[in-house]
Amino acid sequence: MSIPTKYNANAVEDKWYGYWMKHNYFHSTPDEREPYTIVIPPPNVTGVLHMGHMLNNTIQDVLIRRARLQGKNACWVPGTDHASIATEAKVVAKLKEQGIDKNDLTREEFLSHAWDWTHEYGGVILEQLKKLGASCDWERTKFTMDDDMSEAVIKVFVDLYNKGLVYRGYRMVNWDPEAKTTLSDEEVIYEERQGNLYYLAYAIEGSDEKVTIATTRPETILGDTAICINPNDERFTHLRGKKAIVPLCNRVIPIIEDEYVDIEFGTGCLKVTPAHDENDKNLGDKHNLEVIDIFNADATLNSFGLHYEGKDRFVVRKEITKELEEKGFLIKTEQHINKVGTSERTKAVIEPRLSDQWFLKMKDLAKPAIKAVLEDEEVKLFPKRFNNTYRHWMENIRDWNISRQLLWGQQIPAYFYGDGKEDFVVAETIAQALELAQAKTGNAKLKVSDLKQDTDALDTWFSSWLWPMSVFDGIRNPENEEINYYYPTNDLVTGPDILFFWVARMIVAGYEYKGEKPFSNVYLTGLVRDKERRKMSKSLGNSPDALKLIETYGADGVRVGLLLSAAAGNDLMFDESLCQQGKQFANKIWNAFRLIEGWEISETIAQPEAAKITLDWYDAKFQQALAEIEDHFSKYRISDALMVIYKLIWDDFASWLLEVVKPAYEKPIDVKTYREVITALENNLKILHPFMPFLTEEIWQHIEKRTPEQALIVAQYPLLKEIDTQLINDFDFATNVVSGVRTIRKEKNISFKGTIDLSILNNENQTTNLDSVIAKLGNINSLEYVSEKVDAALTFRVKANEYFIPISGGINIAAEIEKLKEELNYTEGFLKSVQKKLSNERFVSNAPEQVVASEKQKEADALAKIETLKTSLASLN
RNA sequence: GGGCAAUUAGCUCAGUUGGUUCAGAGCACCUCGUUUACACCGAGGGGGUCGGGGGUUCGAAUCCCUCAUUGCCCACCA
Repeated sequence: MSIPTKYNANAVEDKWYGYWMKHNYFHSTPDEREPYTIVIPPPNVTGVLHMGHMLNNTIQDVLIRRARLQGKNACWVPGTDHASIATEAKVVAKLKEQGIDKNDLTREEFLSHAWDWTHEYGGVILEQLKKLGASCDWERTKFTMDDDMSEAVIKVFVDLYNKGLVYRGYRMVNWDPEAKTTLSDEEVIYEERQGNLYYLAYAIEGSDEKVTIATTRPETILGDTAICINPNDERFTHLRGKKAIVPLCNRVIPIIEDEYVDIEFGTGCLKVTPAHDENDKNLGDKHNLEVIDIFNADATLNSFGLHYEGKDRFVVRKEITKELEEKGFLIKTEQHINKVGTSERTKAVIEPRLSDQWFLKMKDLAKPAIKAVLEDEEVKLFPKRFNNTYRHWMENIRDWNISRQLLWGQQIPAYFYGDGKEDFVVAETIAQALELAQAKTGNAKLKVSDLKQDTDALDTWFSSWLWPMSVFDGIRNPENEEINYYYPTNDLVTGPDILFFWVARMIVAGYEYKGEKPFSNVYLTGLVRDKERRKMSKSLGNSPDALKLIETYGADGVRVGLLLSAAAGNDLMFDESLCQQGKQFANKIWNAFRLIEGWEISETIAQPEAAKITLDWYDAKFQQALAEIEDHFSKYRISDALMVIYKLIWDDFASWLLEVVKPAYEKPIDVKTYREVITALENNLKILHPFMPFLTEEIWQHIEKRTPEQALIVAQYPLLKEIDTQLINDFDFATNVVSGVRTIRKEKNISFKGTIDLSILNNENQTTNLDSVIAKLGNINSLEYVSEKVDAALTFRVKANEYFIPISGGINIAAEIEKLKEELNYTEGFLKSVQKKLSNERFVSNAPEQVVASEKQKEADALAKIETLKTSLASLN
């Protein structure tokens, strides 16, 4: 036998990936077949493959390969995302290393560096996906900053502006002082942090009196423009209409009254800083307060910060606390836990900041998307419980801040012709903008050089929300053949962390721009954690190197490892030993194939009875498994589907079928059995292929020489037939008998090598057509039916049947009696509980007929068995 | 502070509208086995009062109440 005993994944994976690519199996063009489409959740262009990618791309590949085998026109569109803030941060950092400051560069120069970076590192992650076996249509690879993609984004922005849905507003937004940009609400992560509550005394103008306020942010007192009390708070009625003096800067500020203030909290007295807190801003608007912004863009203090100018807010907090204490303004400090917003990307603490930004009104846009998921179920979320989260978010949706103070992204197509807030026009091109501006101002002399484009870029998600449409050019060219064929797509596989960022917005965009859902099913995978349930992260160093895993266990092994641990929708605890299990499974199949491959075939010998019936039985088991797999897939229980195949191949195929049909040592196998076993193996390969593409293709091509049209990747998936459940039940009985024989052999130390005799007292009227199977697997010399008990034999029972294995040396009667008594005792107890149930009138009258019947059957079985046991005991005594 | 989900064998999880199998799987564990595909193997085996406490029912892992623990999402309380 020339085939190695161990399957060597590394040696074959590149070969088959290259073969598949060469024959263009991944490529799809519209035709008369039913389409099956997945768009990849585009990873960051400069990212590297991590476990989360491995999981969701494996699942996508399983789905796409299965669809391909089922004869659908399978199209998986890959691509990457420009990830403005993350990529820009990386480019800025790299430039800094080279001694270049971003601020010294023009927009064009910076973008040129960013493109260089993108071209250098971009697509690395896509190459890594190939190692995993991802069968994406690489000819369709898209990037969210490709010219056509950007054009679509701009077109949509202009359209939404013209519809009155995009507007520019001076608002309190989330400011990331590190990236120096605003963020949408969704990009802010709130964390609980231990902080302090500082009690500060403010002097009252024209008196010796003081008022104490509580704040968590003492450094912002320099931006205070009022003190607020609750009008119902009797403690402070004497302060009405008076003024307070801000410590250190000695600004005189009014004391205002508003029921917003919580009497119970702190001192019941609130300092108001409209520039640095959203609530304070609301109060400020209501009471016409001055707004004093004391921060620079990087959250250091500006000239309002007095001698703290230029220092970071957190440094100032410490220093100013000390100064306040020294000067007697600090009354006391309490520990206090507060929620701090941090940037999803840079982890910097977010500052509320007032500025001009672009917003998209979401409320009306969200309506069809809410209906589609929650009422019509046009889009189904798996697991379904995410419907609740989706509902909550969509029904309380706020306007989306879509502008970013970044360069890397689509520049907002708004053109200013003057300094006024309204002195701008929005258009797809500068030429159109000029026309609009001339018309708007009535000034025909306005030139292109008079227009200044808004320097902000759009939020990355403002391009990715169009992804399922724009990859088929469905925005620019809404009735083209491709979009009409592939859209709506079928399944979307992604993590729940971007349900709002991306999934919900794609549904919104789909209805707005195509009048139709973007996809039918959304499978939300769990987060990949380590064995100890910790999130995988670079800083913890608990994230395994994806490519190294593939090298060690093979892509198939890793895929199986990931899928086995991925119960639908739950977080998964990744354990490398599961990849080991995957690898061992590959090896098991490989060796099953080696066995079959090594047989010598005889055209002349007849098919043994045992082989014939076991092949029929395997066929039935296969059908049963096929139905279960179907069911699991319909519920996106990929892990369960794989486990069904795992057990089918390992237990039913290898342990039972192959053991039965296996010819005796150095004997040939009959050709009929051989061919049927090959067919069974091929069917196994077909259903396993989506999960383990490389191994299955390798064996498939080893079985016989195939033309490119006959490759496994494009083979025909087995069709469901009727299941012979009777045969499955009968075989099951036979396996119990075989197990009985094996148990006896083991207990009595009878070697498995030597043959034994078996006599059967057939009280069950068990069919005898499986006797050949029992004889083969029990290594039985003579199998005969008897009408009376056999003396001097070891016994066991299956249901009411009694089996005798005569032995020469004499048996330990006491031990046999003991065994029988134990079994009798147990069966009688069981009978008693069944009879108790049956004698309960309410049970018999209330329970369904079928349930009562089965209880009666149990009773009859138990009675028969007790009878057998009793007679046996009697004969031994 | 509000909402959602989970809690079943050592681990990770199934258990569909309460009722065919005195609660299942995979892995792990224990015993035996150099059997002519595979020790990355084979055969056999042990292991759970279904988070605690109530309740409904002839019957509850499954339905209801309550408590506890954990996770996730949302929320402007200084």
